Amino acid sequence: MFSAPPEALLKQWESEQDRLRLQLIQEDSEDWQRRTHFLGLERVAGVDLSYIKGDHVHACAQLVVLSYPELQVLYEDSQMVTLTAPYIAGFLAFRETPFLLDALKRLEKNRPDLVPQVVFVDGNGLFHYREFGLACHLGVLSGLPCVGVAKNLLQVQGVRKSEEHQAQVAALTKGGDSFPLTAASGKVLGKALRSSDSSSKPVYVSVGHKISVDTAVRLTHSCCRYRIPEPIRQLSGGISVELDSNVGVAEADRRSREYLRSHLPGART
DNA sequence: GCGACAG
DNA sequence: ATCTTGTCGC
Repeated sequence: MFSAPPEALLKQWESEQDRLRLQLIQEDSEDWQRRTHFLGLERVAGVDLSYIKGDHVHACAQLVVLSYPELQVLYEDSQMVTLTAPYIAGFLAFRETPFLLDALKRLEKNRPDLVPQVVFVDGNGLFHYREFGLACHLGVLSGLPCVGVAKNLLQVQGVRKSEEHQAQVAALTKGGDSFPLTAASGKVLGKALRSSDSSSKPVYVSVGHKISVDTAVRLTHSCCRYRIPEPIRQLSGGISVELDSNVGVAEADRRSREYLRSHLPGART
């Protein structure tokens, strides 16, 4: 298990997000993004970490690359990993990014011809407490265009599940319909998208990196056969790996302490 | 006590 | 995230 991170570490994480945000590109930067039918787009990827029921120590980092627009699987990678950070709302990237980057590096090394032109991330991008969610974090560190797709509405920066919001959701009548998620500041942090005709519950799309909100929404819709975009849905299979429960608590505890120590010079654990 | 809480 | 079966509707 992980103990609650010291306040100092959260502050450090916040400044890390502030620092990386300076490199964020919230506009379309690729030619295919501006073309009709995204002509020139041939490979889209999805990444995710799936967790195991009673195991708070291990997870499976997955990466899948699909052809576009066919959405056929071209590449799959699953790797069991040992977690180093706990889940803290607003800091998901510090838990998942290292392993997702590793997966992208393996792809680059083994199949450079299959490196994706855009990556769908299971989580938010700009739609975040400090406008720098997992999709932004992975985007900046990888340099790849990224789109954040969350299954649940995060109530941040004035965005609420109000009557008004419920009404807007009800007004999404067909696949592709969307409405903006606007912060108190007036900035559009993302959009709620009805991803297919047959799913009434929207998904929440936001800019990760090197793509505009509108393009992210159009692209997401074009990758949806069901509610969840295929690149992410393809990862759902989960893991069929059984682990010895003996690798255990002691080792996990050691690792987490080591992690906190290395990130907090001088701190006692 | 109650509601929030990406994964 | 994950634990889990059935059930209602097209």
